[in-house]
Amino acid sequence: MAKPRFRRRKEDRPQEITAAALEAFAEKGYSATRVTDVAKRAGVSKGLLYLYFKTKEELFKAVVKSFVSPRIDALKAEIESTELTAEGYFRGPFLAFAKQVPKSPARILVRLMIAEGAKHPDLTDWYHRNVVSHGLAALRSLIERGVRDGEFRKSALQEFPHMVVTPVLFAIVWSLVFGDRAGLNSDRFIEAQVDLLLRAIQADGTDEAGTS
Amino acid sequence: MAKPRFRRRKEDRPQEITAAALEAFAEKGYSATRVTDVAKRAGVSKGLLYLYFKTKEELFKAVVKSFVSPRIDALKAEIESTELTAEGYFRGPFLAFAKQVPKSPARILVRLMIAEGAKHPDLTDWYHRNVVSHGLAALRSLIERGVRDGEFRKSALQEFPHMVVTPVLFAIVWSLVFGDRAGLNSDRFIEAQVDLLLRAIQADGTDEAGTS
DNA sequence: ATAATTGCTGACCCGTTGGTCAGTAAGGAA
DNA sequence: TTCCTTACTGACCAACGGGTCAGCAATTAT
Repeated sequence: MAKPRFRRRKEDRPQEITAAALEAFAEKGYSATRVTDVAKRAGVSKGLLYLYFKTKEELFKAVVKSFVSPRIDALKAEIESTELTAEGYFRGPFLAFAKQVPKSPARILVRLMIAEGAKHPDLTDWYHRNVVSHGLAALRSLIERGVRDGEFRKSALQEFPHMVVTPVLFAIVWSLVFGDRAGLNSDRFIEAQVDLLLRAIQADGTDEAGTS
Repeated sequence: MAKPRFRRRKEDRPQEITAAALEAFAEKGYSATRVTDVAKRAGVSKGLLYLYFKTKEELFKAVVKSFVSPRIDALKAEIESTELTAEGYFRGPFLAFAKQVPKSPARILVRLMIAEGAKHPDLTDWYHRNVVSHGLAALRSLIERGVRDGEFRKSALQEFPHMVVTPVLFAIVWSLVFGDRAGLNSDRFIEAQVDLLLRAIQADGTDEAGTS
């Protein structure tokens, strides 16, 4: 009664494989990871992998798609339904979310997108349409609400909500490149920049901010 | 009288090769670039390349080093010798410099560092010591001067001069990933963020900004 | 001219890797 | 128990790419 050499689990395989691939890509980057390696991590033969994904490139795309969509949708829904003031939301839930991104697996995707994205235009298109633009739109609507409610004055932040995300990207890149050899306290850093930006657009002054 | 098959130009070769390598790496990334390809671009045989650089990895390091050092030293010297007020320098020369970075070859280095940096700790160490920390120190001293002169109030910017560079990195990454398919006006974006940050720390208010 | 030096070439080597496929065995049906 | 379907395996292949090296030819010394 030898234990079976494998189990048939059609349902779970794709997820197992993309998860393994995410790990592998994260460690070595796309070109440098071997398909065999991904298969090994997933506890599966190379042949099976090619049964579910036609090429290595397909696998890459599947990895990106499967790990991104859920997160952004959650944030978007939350912003639209919150009872907090705009500033309250920025200083509370948004900051909490933003601080945690550089420590999450999401940072790995950033590296992959930067390193390999240019070679996969259809993938980055999808990414922009389904992730980035949704996220930015949510932030923008939050800022607009703040302006309507008299919390914020008019400012360039309405056109460039990106600014509020900018320190998150910076923290991710910093840790990708320098690891923890050159410590940057990403929590305090992100908080500090968001704080300064909010101060700059607070409606207690008189003139408009940054609409030059 | 056939023209000679090649010319002996020991002096120029290394530069020619690193230049060609920069191009190639920029287009394909490190792993995906073939040494043969670099040699071909440089108008040189593969064998010669290996005469000047022991391995592909050595070549990579040489590329990074040769293209970075000059730039940062120039900026540093300029900041230390300028006659402008701190704010004047930020809004003038600094902004001009910052705007032009995302369009320059420097952006390519950013991609290389993000994509491959983690695999070359000695290289990123060198990069941090000789480039990043110099740049940040220069910015910090400029901000401190602004505080001493009463232009700026005390703020988190003293601890995190990074914030002022953040939109530059963002613009670079954006263009690397999305090209010009999702247009971000990097000039206006960078200017807007620097403007908001400067407003936030202007000394016309009463309390300290962002030292929470 | 001739020889000595050395920058340079490119064919070759061999380990690696994306991708294939004939065969094996798990699990369900009858 | 037997048969059938199909999830799964892993040996194999052809191409590729980093790295080598024996020899060639541009330049310099004599």
